[in-house]
Amino acid sequence: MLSIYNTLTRTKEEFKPINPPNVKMYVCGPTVYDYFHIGNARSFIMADIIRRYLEFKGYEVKYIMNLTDVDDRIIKKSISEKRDAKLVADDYSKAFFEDIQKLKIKPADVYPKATNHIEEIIDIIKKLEEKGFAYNIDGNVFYNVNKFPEYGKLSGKKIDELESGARIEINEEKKDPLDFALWKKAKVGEPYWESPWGKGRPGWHIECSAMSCKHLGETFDIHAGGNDLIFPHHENEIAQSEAATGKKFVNYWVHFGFLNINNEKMSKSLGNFFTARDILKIYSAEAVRLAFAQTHYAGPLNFSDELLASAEKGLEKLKNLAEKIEEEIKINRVDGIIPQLEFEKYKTNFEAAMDEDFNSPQACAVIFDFIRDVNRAIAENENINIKFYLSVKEFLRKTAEGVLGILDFSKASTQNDGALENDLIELLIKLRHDAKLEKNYALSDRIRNELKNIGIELQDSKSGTTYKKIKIKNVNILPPGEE
RNA sequence: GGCGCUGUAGCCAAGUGGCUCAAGGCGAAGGUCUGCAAAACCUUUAUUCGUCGGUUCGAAUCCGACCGGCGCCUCCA
Repeated sequence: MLSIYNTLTRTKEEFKPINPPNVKMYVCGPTVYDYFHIGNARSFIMADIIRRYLEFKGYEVKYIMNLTDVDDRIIKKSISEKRDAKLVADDYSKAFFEDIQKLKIKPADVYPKATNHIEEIIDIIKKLEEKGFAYNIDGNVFYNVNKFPEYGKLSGKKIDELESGARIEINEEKKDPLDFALWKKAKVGEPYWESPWGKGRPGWHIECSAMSCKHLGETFDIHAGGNDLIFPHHENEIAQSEAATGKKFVNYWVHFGFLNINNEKMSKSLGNFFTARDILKIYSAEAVRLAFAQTHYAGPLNFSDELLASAEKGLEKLKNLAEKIEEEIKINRVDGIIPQLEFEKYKTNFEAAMDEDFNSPQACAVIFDFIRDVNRAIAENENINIKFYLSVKEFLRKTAEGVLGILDFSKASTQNDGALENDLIELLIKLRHDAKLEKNYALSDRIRNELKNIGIELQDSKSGTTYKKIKIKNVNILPPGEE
């Protein structure tokens, strides 16, 4: 039984989809005004793991991630870069797709863009206006929060307390300082669309109401996003959608904890800002994913070189085993023994962990336990039947590869990519072998060391010598932490 | 001020009443294997869970107080 912590109720609840086995899930995507940063990456990756796990459980997931492609920040960027806002959005949209692919994030079923849904947005605003939830002041349309009695139910805020806070910007035009824009009147030079209220563009929150409704319906199962979106963004989405449809908007709200650098929020002004793109120049996507999966999605995560380096090391174990499995499957030994391993137990434990509000750290622990036990069986037995390796592969395919995305079996076989390179390395291995027979260890060690220097690591075993590619670098991206 | 998250070994991090008087990863120490390595395996590495009280047969886990870190309350994931 899967349970999920629901921000709306502040409790862990049993997950009951509206229409099983279908699950409808919406995740707030990027505003495409820049490369996304490693904090965004955490949200995207954890949402991806949740989606993959739902699929592992047999659900048919319809997964939607929006792109906000019209917004103040995009306009600002277009002014500073002196080019059309649409070009800015297109460029960074393209970069977004490149980056999520590198991060091994499964594509959404649809990536709706705000600018392709202007009609739907206008329709909702019209409906809100008709129902008395919205008012137009000179081409700016605002949502009147006082008309929605449940306003604040997601974030636990109360309208009067918010109003007493000093941090709310007072806009003379609004009836209430908390009212937010549904439609913004276009200023000179800004992108605009025609609407019943004149030329303008949608407010930020309304696009998610419009696009989720179009692609998932008026009520859907899961809505996820970063912690900071709880208020005001998701609160406002609820107010808009539920006022317009009269129905419950979302059953389960999932929010991701923040990623900090040196225990501080990442921000450009603090100079501790890293794009996912930059991180991926140094660390593998799998290491990033493992590092994130080893912390529960809802808690804070302190990002550091040490964290990623340690994940990269942990990943080695997994990759080494995967390579071993692929070799053995090629050898295809149909006799030999089949070590007894309780595969069902690991699967049960993995599922039990993930069922408990997507406890991926626990799930990782199950996988590492599994790796250790498999390696032990391999160390204790010779001549193992291929059936054993096939079972091991099956488990890792479903869990490490399928759910966590920290393994790629299609890359686990290094021996056969590039025939020439392979042949040359095999030749050197033979020469080294001959040197060893002559006890010319100076030469054999030199061959091994020099190969290692160019990124090829040799490993001797009873059955012969194998090699694998290793990374040579050791670069720090983060400034050293203060002591 | 309001709402929320958080304090577990050298570092990261699960566990939220008894099977766990504490998973897993990294690091460290010793060992097996090896010509030496590497990989892999084995052993060791928190009598203790921010502090102090309380509830209970029993608490890291519940309650209270205190100390500390962080976030949101501003179109930041």
